[in-house]
Amino acid sequence: MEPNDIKILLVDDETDVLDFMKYNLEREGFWVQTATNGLEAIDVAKKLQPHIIILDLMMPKLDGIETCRELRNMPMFKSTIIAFLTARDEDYSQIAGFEVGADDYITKPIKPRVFISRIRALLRRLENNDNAKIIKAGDIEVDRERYIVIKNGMEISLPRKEFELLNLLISKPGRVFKREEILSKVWGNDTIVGDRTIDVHIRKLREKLGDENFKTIKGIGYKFDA
Amino acid sequence: MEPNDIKILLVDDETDVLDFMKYNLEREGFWVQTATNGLEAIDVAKKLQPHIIILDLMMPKLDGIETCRELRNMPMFKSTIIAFLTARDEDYSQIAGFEVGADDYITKPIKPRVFISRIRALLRRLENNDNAKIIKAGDIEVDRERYIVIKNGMEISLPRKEFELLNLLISKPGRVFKREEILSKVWGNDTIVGDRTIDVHIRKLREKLGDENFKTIKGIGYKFDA
DNA sequence: CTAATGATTTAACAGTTCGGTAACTTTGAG
DNA sequence: CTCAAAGTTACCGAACTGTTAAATCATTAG
Repeated sequence: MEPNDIKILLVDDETDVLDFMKYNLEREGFWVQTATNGLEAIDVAKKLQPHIIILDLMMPKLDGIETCRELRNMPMFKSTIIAFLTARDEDYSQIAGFEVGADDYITKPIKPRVFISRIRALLRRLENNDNAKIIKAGDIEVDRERYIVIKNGMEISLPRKEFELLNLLISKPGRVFKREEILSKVWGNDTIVGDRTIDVHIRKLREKLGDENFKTIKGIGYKFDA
Repeated sequence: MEPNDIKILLVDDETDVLDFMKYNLEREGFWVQTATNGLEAIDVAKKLQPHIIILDLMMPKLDGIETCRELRNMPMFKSTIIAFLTARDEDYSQIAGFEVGADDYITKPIKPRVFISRIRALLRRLENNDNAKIIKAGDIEVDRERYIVIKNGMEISLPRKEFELLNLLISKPGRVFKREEILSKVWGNDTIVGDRTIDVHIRKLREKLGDENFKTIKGIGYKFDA
């Protein structure tokens, strides 16, 4: 999962802390939203469906512990990663923090590098969860984790190169991939193969998954269309 | 799991810190062993098979990071909880810490109540992992605690490596495990074994538990399917 | 400590599938 | 209409996996 796809919700009543964190996370390519109290946080969270929520402990309206408890009560946030921000000397609050379902807590003040590193550690935990890597387009479904393709409910297993080629094309339906690009992404930059190799593989995909989905752009390359 | 059943290994070169932690943990009923450097820690860990290992970062012989890395390389400690002890101002080390597979870090100095609470939080994580002591998939049941497999009500006992391989594959039915991944998770990152080793073990599993459950994805790896 | 037993790995070979090419045909953009 | 680009097909060598037996390693009972 690329930083680009990751949504993070920061919640703190001190806007300078928010700005500091936001700046650092955005520089890494994360998509960041903020809220300044618990109630607002819950609102935003429902809309944004963030992957990670960072909650300050001390906040007006609804404190971090309570906010966390509320979030955890919604099935929607059952597996969202929630971490607490805490000042160094209020560490007794950690006790309640873990009990309420927090995944981690982060001590303020924190250096940017450490902060980012912590976020990445949390992210790794998220990725370990079963975020099934399944792509659907039209009546075709590609399951990268199981290495199978499903068409009309039928399981089709493809050889490696065919699977990788399909996987590339279907990753952006409608977008045209230049022959050159296909070669470098599926075959690798260094391998040298003949002119007809791609064609042959495309043909096999057409054979197995239906002609209509694979369109040729003569002189350029191929695209997958639903 | 009662405190009484929990084995904790504390590793620090300052004996007064060790004593402090040991005293507090034992008062709660944990079974505590100590070591004063990384090498000793690995030795003791192998014998004790602790549930939790607390490593100081700064140590003679082998520092915390390295010790952790070594431990994580042994399949035996794959799911052991490892936490780092760190002084407040050396927090840059957290970066390496998480990357090397640490589950948490604890800042020194720490109050007894907070310390115990952290340990309990870690423990909760352990119980969650271990809770799935019995995994069922299709007509096969794996009892991780007793090292036993049940198929159609029949108890089948597998040798260790076969069991671990099955255990890995069945932990996510349907998901494909790359050969590389299988090697690192069952055999450990450093061990070097021949090409056919995995195949042979797969064959034995097929022999004992039925061909149909173990599918080969050529060029990639294997998966368990119910 | 030793032998015996069983587990694990290696080695060698067989079998299969995959991937790539060659040679030829067809297509479609200009 | 032309002809470079793409489609098609059959085929062969390479890459992988399966299978077996034998060698090595580890563990345990005696």
